[in-house]
Amino acid sequence: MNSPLDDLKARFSQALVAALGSELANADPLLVSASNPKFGDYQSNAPLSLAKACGQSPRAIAEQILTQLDVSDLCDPPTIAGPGFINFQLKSSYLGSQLEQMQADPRLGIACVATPQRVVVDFSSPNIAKEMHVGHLRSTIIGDCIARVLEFLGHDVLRLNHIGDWGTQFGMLITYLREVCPQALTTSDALDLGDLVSFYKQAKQRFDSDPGFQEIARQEVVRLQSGQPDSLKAWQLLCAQSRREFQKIYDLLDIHLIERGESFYNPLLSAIVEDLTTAGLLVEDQGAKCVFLDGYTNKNGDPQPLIIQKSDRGFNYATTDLAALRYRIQQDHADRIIYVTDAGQAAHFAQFFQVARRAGWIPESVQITHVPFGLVQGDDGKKLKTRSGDTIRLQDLLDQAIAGAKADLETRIKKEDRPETPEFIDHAAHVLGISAVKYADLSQNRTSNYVFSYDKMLALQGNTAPYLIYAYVRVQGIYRKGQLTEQASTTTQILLQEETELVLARHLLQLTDVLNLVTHDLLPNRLCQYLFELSQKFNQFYDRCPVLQAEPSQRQSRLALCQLTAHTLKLGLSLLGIQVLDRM
RNA sequence: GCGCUCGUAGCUCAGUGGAUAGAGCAACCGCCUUCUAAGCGGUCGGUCGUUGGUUCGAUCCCAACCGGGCGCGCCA
Repeated sequence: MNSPLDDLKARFSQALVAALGSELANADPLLVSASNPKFGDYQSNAPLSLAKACGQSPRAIAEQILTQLDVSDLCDPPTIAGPGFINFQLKSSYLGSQLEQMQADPRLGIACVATPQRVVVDFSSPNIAKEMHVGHLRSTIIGDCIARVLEFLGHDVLRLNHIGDWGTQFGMLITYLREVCPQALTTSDALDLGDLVSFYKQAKQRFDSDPGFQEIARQEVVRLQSGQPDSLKAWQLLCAQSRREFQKIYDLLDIHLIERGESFYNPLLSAIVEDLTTAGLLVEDQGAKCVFLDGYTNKNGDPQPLIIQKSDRGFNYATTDLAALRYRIQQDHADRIIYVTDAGQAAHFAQFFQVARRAGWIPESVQITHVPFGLVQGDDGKKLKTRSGDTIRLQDLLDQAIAGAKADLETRIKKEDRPETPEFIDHAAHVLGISAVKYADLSQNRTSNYVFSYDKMLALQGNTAPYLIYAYVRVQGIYRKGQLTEQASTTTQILLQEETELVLARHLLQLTDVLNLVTHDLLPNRLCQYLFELSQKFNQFYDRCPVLQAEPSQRQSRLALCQLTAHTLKLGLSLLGIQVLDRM
């Protein structure tokens, strides 16, 4: 099903060619939502931009386009306004019939893409022996949202958790644990993750200050990489321990992804060195094997290398990332690869992308994208820490959000003297708390830094998840009150009379445009904005238009609008990874 | 020093090469005998960091500068 914008664009492009010639077949109709409701629903800016090339005034061009443009089934006669805008006002009969089509479709009229792609979304990626913190929150929920949208549109998505399960940190951790807690290296669950994290910190401190320890830790890395059984066993135990803890968070957040950590690519690293050597890109410098980068200089102004193999023969994450990139193209047959990490890694991605390109590993047909997101900051504008200077655990953050939602809910229930079961309260608090956290994050522009505040996250008014869920709850309330069940895919004739009905109807028909935008820009906040506006428009409709008390034909039509709104909210929120509630 | 990024209402942030730049929060004023008022309506609030340039038209593109954040050889 086409959105009104799709329909208009198609007609407009035809008219453009008919009026001004076939060389404009690919010209952008510049059709956008009207800048002001008084101008109608959509406007074309094309006449203004074509004026110079055509040697005519914008208004003259607009007139010629209009003589060729037949949109009488879609909108009122278009008008030329101002310097040469063409304004379009959709007909309510057209809006009604579009909504009727939407009602009959479980996908709400949103088509799958014609050519599905194999898409790798690389996100979350915590590190073994460290706890997940707020930094992982953004990657996890933004990545999940992007994956959900792509999946819904019919793409074949591989959600990969590129966890940090390999590298020098294991040398120092195992070495340290041999000293202070050897049973952790031979027995399952000898430690909990919290202990493991503090041991990790102590090991790091020791590593940084004790050269002897450093040397033993390096040897331990070699033992591990060469597959010594006791080292391998210890490594596996540490990974299993961490994995269980990560899974608790993923369960809480309703996130599903496939673990394929850095260690997976270990056997492929030496081939990277060989192939870069063959390609003539690898240069030995100060004992390390490097590729010198185009367009990057270090602090001294000298060309900057990307280190592929360290002077101690060890590999860096750049090497792993190159191996992973090749694997995803050659073995996973990815058409598009999306990396969701903090913006601080932008240079790293640009750099290893450059090396991969120069090595000829990225076919023209494959699109690789770093999707950066801003820092999580405290009130002071610095990277978020606890009062004592530690990182905030993601588990604690989520628990606190749920507790906050529960407190709000209980206050309200008490005030309204409602009888509610503990099960109801716990479930609603869970959904509201987790949703609030996710929505607060997703509704920000991804690239901006993100000021973290419990108050803000848990606020239950304004542009928040609870506001959107409440709009959904209101529809369910109407159904309960009217003792109605949802009409399963039946088509009701939709009559749009009140202004709030028309406004709601126009908005409902724009979801497909928004989703197309999101797959292109990978900016979840655009979907949030759409859903927030939908909730506002629904609430205005709800305020102005009685549903259950309306005349029969109007009542059916309004019920259908309610149902379409609820379905759109539920679908849209599900693409954000957010659940709905029937009551709250 | 170099690079990336951000700078929009008191606060938090959307937004776009096009007509008069938008929300939310906060403040103030209204609206519950009527589908959950976690709502709706209204008022107040702006030299879109500064200065130039490109353009018929710039908050948006380009340059310089100012300010915040982040990054820059063997961590990831």
